Amino acid sequence: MRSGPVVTTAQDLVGGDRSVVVARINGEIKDLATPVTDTDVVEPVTVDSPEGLAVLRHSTAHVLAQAVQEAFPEAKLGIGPPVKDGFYYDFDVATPFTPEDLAELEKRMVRILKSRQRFARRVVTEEDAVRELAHEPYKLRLIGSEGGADVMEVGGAELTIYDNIDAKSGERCWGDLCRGPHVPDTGYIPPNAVKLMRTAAAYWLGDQKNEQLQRVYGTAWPSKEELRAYLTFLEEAEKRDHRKLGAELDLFSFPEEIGSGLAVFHPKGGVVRRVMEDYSRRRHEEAGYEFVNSPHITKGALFEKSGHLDWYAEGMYPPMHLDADIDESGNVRRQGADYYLKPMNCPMHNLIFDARGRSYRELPLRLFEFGTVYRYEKSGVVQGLTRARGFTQDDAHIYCTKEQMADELDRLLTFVLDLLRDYGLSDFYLELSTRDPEKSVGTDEVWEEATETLRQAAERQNLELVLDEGGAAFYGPKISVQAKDAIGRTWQMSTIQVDFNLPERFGLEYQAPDGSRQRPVMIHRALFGSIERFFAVLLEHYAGAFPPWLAPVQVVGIPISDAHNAYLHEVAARLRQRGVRVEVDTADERMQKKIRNAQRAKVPFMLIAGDDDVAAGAVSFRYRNGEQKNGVPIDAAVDEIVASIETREQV
RNA sequence: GCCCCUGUAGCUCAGUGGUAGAGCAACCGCCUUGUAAGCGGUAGGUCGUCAGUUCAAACCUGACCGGGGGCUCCA
Repeated sequence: MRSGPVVTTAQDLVGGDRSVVVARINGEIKDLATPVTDTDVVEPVTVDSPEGLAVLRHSTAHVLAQAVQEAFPEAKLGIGPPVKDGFYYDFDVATPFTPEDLAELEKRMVRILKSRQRFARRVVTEEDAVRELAHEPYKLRLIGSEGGADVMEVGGAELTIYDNIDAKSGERCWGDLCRGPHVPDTGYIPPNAVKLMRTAAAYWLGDQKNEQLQRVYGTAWPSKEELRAYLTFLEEAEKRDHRKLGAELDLFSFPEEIGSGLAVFHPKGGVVRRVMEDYSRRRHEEAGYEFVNSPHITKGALFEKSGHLDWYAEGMYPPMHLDADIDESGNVRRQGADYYLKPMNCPMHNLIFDARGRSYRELPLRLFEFGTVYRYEKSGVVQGLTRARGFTQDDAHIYCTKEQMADELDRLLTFVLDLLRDYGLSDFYLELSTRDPEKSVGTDEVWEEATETLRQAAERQNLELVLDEGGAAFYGPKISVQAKDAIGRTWQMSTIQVDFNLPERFGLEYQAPDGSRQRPVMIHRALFGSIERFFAVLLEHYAGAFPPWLAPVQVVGIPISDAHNAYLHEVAARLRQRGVRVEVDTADERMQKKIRNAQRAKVPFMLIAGDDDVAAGAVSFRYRNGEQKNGVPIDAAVDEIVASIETREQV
């Protein structure tokens, strides 16, 4: 950090190194060409920093737009901000871009990058901007402040246009309404670290009522190596895709005959799921939960009472109308009723709470259910197990007194995190969603208290806490647990949500020690969110190689020749007695092939037996990682496998 | 719901208007084997569905049904 002399630019002060792409001047990110005075505080911002990288990508988006307008002069510009891992730019074009177009655009971009065009900032008046951008209808709408001040192109008090100036001729090649800042020239963007990824449609300013534009997604990095690392990461993510692994490992499928977003679990997936559920059940029992069951379908009146039909109807399957009785002349003899598939379990649980009078002595009352719910997701958003139309929540509703709330939330959060850790996730952060004053029920005081209680519970976990200001649902604040998986992606897992609305709507009450009737506090919580989704997350986290306790097949016995089949069947019987899921591969194949098959099925333990092992009363291990351990006595082998399962270790 | 892409054997994929192909998997044999594919054979598809164009459609057109990528929303 330095202070500079008069009549100089940020570039002069801190721009010596080409990794410096912009400067932070008195705390604000500005172009390096910005003049500074000796009272300004000027700091370099390098391309390695999040801000610097965003600038690099934003500038790359401009280069894309320039290339598009070269190739398609009729294309109208939308907006082009940096986003996670890259950037996009939206265009209004008569025909959508093809993959060939992308290849062509990339070539043009490289040419622009290599020509080292200077990004030159120019302040314009609104009238000038309107005149200059007469042929860019969307930009005009931005100037007219449609979309608000947070749009990338316009900001602050003044309008600016960035001109791209050719390094040699000094002529203006292109320009775009933009608040900047930008890298000094296109030479700062390594041509071999830029790639156009895909095209997609997007509504102008994200609003379905607006025009649909063609979006081009691209990525840009400080170096070729970083681009390559990113592409490798994408490949890795693709290999782990649960839809692909689900088919390969024969875990589940989505039969077209059943319908979009509705999965069936095959025997192998069924085992994993059962083990996940069994363990969760046990832990819930130990933690004082009581198990309930409720039907999948209910009369509409229940969802009128809960309010779901008011604010959630379009997320629900349409009703079926039952029990109406109409005579020949069309007179209604009996009024029918609409039945809905349930999109949530909470109304049912409230009915259980309300089934009889409740005492303060029963609280906290923790009702738990693996409740299968159905949501009519729009056809464009259904995606594998992570976004299905039918799924099973590990859903609990906790009814407690206001006084118990703090303690309960604290325990709950600890319980949730401990359980997630048992499934092998270890890297978490928490997100606290607070009140949106525009749409919420309940008094300021209860919101304040509940939010503060949640915050304290969160802070006690010593995890990073991110604030999601105004992100809560209308009925109460919430904490969500975000988990990072093995390749660093974050998934929203558990949510803990305080609800001020439903106890009111259902008129829930308990009788207090003084004989008065009080309204309980209600806490919704799902730990896995949905079992199917959690299944998918674990599948991707482990890349299909589940730890032994979850693996569908834990051990495969592989005979050297079929003379050893009987011996391995005996070993398998011993394992099975200890509860191990074991198979013996007696197919008419060579053992090398059986090893390959077991390896591809990601079985944790292979037990191989030939003459030597039989003679010694032993087996030989081949582990999933390819290591081997020969001549292990049967008892020791069984103990080792059982111990590995019981400790829930990964191997 | 909207836009683009896509649908050929259980899986991965060839096949651009003239009688449907490969590898793996499956099934049947042969081989009897020490840590990721032994050899041979057999069977398997109304080319997502329905309509249309054509002498002729897996191939061209349309609608519908799946799937993928986005927009929006969420677990």
